[in-house]
Amino acid sequence: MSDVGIVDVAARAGVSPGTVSNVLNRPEKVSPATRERVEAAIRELGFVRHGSASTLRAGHSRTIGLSVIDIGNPFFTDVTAGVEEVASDLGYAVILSNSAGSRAKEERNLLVLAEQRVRGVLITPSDEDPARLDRLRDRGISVVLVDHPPHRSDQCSVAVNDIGGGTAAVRHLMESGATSIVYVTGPLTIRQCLDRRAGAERAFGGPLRVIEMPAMTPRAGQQAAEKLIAEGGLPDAVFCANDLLALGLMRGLAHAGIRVPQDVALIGYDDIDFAAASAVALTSVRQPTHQLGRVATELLLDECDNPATHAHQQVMFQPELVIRESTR
Amino acid sequence: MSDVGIVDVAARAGVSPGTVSNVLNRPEKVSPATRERVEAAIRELGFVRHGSASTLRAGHSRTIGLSVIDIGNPFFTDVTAGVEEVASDLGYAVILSNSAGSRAKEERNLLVLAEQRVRGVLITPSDEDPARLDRLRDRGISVVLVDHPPHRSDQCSVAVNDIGGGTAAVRHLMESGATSIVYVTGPLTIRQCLDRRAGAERAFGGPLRVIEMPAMTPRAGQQAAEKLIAEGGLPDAVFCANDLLALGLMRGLAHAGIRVPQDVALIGYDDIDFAAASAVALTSVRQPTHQLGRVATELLLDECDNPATHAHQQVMFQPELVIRESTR
DNA sequence: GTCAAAAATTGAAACGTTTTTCTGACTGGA
DNA sequence: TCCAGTCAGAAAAACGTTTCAATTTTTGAC
Repeated sequence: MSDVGIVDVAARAGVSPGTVSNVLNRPEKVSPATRERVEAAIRELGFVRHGSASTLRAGHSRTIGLSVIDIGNPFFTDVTAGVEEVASDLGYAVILSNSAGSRAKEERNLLVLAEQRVRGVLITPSDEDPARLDRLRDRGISVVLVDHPPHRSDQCSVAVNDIGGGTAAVRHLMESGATSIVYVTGPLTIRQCLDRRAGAERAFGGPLRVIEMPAMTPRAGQQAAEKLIAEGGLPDAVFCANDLLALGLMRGLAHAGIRVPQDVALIGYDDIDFAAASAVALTSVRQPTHQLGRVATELLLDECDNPATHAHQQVMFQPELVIRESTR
Repeated sequence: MSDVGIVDVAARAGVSPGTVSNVLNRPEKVSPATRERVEAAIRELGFVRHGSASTLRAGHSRTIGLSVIDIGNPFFTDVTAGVEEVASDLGYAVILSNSAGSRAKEERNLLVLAEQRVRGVLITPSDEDPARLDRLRDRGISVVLVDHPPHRSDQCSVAVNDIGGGTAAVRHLMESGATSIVYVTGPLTIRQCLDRRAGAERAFGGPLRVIEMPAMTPRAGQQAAEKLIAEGGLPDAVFCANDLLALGLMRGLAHAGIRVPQDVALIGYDDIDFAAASAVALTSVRQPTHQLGRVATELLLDECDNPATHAHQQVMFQPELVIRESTR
C-alpha cells in the first residue's frame, strides 16, 4: 500500500514540492542537476502522480472521451485504433464508452465523462439532438463529431460522404442489371442510415423498398433475411446499411437456399476486414476509418491545447466502392 | 462555462455542503424533505459532481480499468460488452485500454490507470510476468485476471480451459482423418497460444509443426498461408490459435487455389460471430466470452466494495467445440 | 411536559497536486 | 565593487469535494 506523494519525493531529493511539480510539468524550467536528482527520487520511491489531485488543481485532465454507437462493430474499433494512436502520442488517455445504440446509455456515459472532467469528447452521436453536446461545450469540454456532419459551424467534425456512398452503391447495382432493390437498414433515426438511403434513392430515381431493423448486427441481418423472404417477391439486389447486416443477411439467405449473387446481388457498407472473407466475398463501400479517428483526435487535441489559434474545421472524406463477388 | 459546485447547491437549498455530499453519497442519512430540496437545487443548477475532487478526498474512484490485448478482436469486444454491463449496473465507469500486444504499451496504459486511481483493473496480460500486476496491488488497486489462470492463490481470475480446447480441436481433426497437422499461432509468449498448443500436442501424441506469427490478425493469417505454401508439404489439417488467423488463412489458401476442407481441413478458436459467416463456415472452439467479462467484473467489484467478506476465486470455464463445414 | 436517545445537520479540516508570488543567488558589464 | 537583470527554487494558497466530530433537532417513553 505504498503511498508516496510529491512531498515525499521532494524530501528525498532535497527540494520543495513545487520544484517536483515543475519537473513533472515543465522540465525545462528546472536546472538539469536538480531535475536529475528529482527524477532519481521519483524512480527510487516508485512515485505515481495522483491524477485526480492534478486535475483538481490544474482545472483540466489529460484524458479525452470517445463515445461510439457499437463497440462490437469493426468500423468503430478501427476508428478507435486511430484515435488511440494519436491520443497516446500526445500523452492523453482515452476513456471509451459504448452507447450501444441507446440514447439513455449515451446520456449516462456523457455524464460520467463530464464528471471525470475529460478535456474533450469525440462522439458519434446516436441521434440528431445537439442539446446534450451543447451542454458539454457549456461546461468547457470540447466536442468533435465523428462520422457525422457538424451541427453548426463553430465546431469541428469529421465525416464521410454517406449520400455519395449510397449513390455509388445503388448505381453499381443498377449497372449490374438490378431493377428491383431493397434497402436493409438500422434505425432510421441514425443519420448514416438516412443519408445512405437518400443517396441510394437518388441513384435509383425514386423511393426504395425498405426493411428497417432495430439493430445493425449480424443477427439483425439474419432476421432481415427472414423478413425479406416472408414478405415474398425477392428483389434483384439488396443494399445493406452496413456490413454486419449484410453478412447476417447473407447467412440468412443461404439458410433459405437463396444464392448470392445468382439469385440476389448484395452490397454492404464499411468494408470491414471480414467483408472480404465472407462466404461470398462482399462488395462494399469502404470508408477511411482509421484516418477518421486520427484526424478527429488531432482536431480535438488542437482545440484543447491551442485554443487561441485553433480554427474549427469540418472535414469530409469520400468513400470508395469495392467490388467483389457478391455483386457479380 | 457554468461552474456550479457543491457549495452553490448548498446555498440554493439552504443547507450545508456536507449535507449535499450526503445526499450524493448516502441519501439514506438525510431526511426526505431536505433530500428533495437538495435534489431540486442540483437539477435547477445543472450541478455535476467534480469526480477528481471526489476521488481525491475519498481516496478512491468509481472507475475500473480494462486492459485487453487486441480491441480489434471480436473475442475481446464480447468480453468488454460483458464487463460494461456489470460495471454500469453498479455505477462504475470503465476505462478501456488496448495493449495491442505490446508490452511497452500495456505498461504505459497501466501507468495511466494507476494515475487515474482506478478502483481495480481487469486485465488479460500480454505476458507471464506478474511483477507489474503486483506493483498495482501494492498500490491498493485490485486486479482480476481475465482469460488467464491465477499467478497466485490470493487473487481472482477467470479463465477458459485452453488446454482442453486445444485437445478437443485436434482430437476432432484426427477423428476426421487428419494425420499431419500444423498449428498456426500468434507469439508463443502468449499463454493462450502456448496452452492451446500443449492441448493440441497432447491429443496429437507428439510435437506439431508450428507456424508462429507476430500477430493474431486476419492479415497475419493470410501471411501464414503463404508461408505454409512456400514451405511445401501441405498438411491434412490446420489448427489456428484464433479465428482471425483462421479466416485470414482461409483467404490466403483460397488465393492459392487450395480448397477447404477438401485439400486442407481448418479449425479456429473463439467462435467469433464471423466464423459462421465466412467463405466456408469455420469449425471453431467456442468460449463463454460474455460470461467471462461479467464474472470477472463481478469478482472485481465484490473485492472492491466488500473487501472484508470477499473471498478470492479462480473460475475456470470449459470451451465447446462447434463443428462446421471447414472440417467436413 | 420532561428527558434521554436517536436522527439530522453543520462546520472545518484534509486529500495531493499546481500555480503564483517572492526570495536568494548568480551573471556580467560598468 | 556595485548594480541591474536572470534564473532556480521555496513557500503558501488554492482547487471542490468528503469526512468526522460537534451541535442541534426530533422522537418516543414515561
